[in-house]
Amino acid sequence: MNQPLSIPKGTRDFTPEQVSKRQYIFDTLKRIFSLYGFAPIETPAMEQLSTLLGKYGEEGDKLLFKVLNSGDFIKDISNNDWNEGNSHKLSLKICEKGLRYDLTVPFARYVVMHRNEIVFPFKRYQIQPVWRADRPQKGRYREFYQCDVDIIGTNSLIAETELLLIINNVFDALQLKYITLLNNRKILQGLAERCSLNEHFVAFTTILDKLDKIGIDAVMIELALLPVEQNILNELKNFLQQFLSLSSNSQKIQIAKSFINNEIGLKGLEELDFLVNHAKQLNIEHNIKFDILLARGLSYYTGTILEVKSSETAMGSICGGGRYDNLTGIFGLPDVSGVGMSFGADRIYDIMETLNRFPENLTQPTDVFIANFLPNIENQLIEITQQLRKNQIRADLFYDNTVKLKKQLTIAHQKKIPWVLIVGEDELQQGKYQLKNMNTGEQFLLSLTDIIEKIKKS
RNA sequence: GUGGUCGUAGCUCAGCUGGUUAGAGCGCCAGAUUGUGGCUCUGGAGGUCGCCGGUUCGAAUCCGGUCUUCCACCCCA
Repeated sequence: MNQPLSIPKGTRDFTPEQVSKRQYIFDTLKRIFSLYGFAPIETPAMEQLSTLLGKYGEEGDKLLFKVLNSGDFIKDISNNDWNEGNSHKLSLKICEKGLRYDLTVPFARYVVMHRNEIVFPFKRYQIQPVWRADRPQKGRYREFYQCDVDIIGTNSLIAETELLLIINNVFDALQLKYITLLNNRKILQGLAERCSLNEHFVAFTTILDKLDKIGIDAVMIELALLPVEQNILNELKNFLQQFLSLSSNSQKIQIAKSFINNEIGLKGLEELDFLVNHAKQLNIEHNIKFDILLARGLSYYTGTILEVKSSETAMGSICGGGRYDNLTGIFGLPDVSGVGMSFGADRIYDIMETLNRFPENLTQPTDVFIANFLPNIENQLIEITQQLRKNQIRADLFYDNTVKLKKQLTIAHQKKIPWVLIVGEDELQQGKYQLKNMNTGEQFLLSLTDIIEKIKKS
């Protein structure tokens, strides 16, 4: 009977208390998203595998959860396929669907499918779970929620600016300190071009991204393995050291301009300059840091990229995003530029939990507990309870009248319900009931109208 | 995906190099208090020592596998 039960690796159950805390985060995000003019959509948990494959780079493809075809999926497989022993290739023949890996690619698919009914620029938010077959760690789950905001159908950098404002609003509301790392894919491309490493863009940026972990010397050693001239590497090293010693965003942009000095790089730096200047005007620049090393793996980004980290804990990024000029192009709708970002609700939850930042009274869903310890008065108790509910008082009627009042009070206490209504024979005769305040222990004999008023006032 | 790590009561953990009936604190239940919770006191229940297998006269303890947790890579929210 006592079989060991379990849930899959990297997934979690949520208790009522956890759910109300998570809901608090979702509600905050929704409120702020709609404040900026975003409307919600939802998409299915599963997408066609063809929609998902190839959008997240080689690594991403490996992390997709595939959904086995229904019916007799074996009959279409040749002996060759079996004997080859290539499980990846085989999986593609028996799986047509996959669980979504993020919300951005499904959104691009949505935009293309609904292009005729969408009014551009289209601003949508979406809060739904995604699945990744990653190896779990703290703050890294196989099922987790993403909370996306995207603006599609505009090149305007005001869109990016508004994203920065949203970040500021959200983390202010949640009372978390944060830092937004800002970069631009064009700057990275310009940097690669400056080093004549256009051909090795991905490798180049991945190595750069490791700098704060392994140090500049180790980065130089790894870069030296690429086909690059040593004197260019030396120049790069000089530039990076100088860059890293600066703290002012404008100064960083200045020296980056003089070092990179090619068309694409300067374009990226101009875009970044625009954002930094606006941030300065909007008084949020102190939370923004130009980080020329920030790469972000997702291959669809083409312009601005950003990543938000908590400045109070060592959790990974809690929000990330950027501009993608041609994501819908893959699905047959070219020339639609979008920019968006994703908040990681689960990581935000973990941080708020360790820093104790949730408001106090989130987990108190019931206002009054109605004790029930006399025979044959349930009709009257149900009637009283309904009256309370009609007045928007959240009321919990106890069902089993054989349970001692003492025990019922313990239950109310454990459920953290602030009021208990005690209805005995004397009270019924008078038409007045005992209302007990569970925090102070005070007790009042009141009519139902007064009870309603008292609970509402508290 | 690679390399490590953890798993003992509802929770947090103890259990020395293998040796009788596996412990503590908190929580839970009952009573002291037959219509009054929290504090106190008294008593009580609760464990296939993650799971499967092996070594041994004997395994929570040693070994192998497996699942899970956490960590470092990788990548990311």
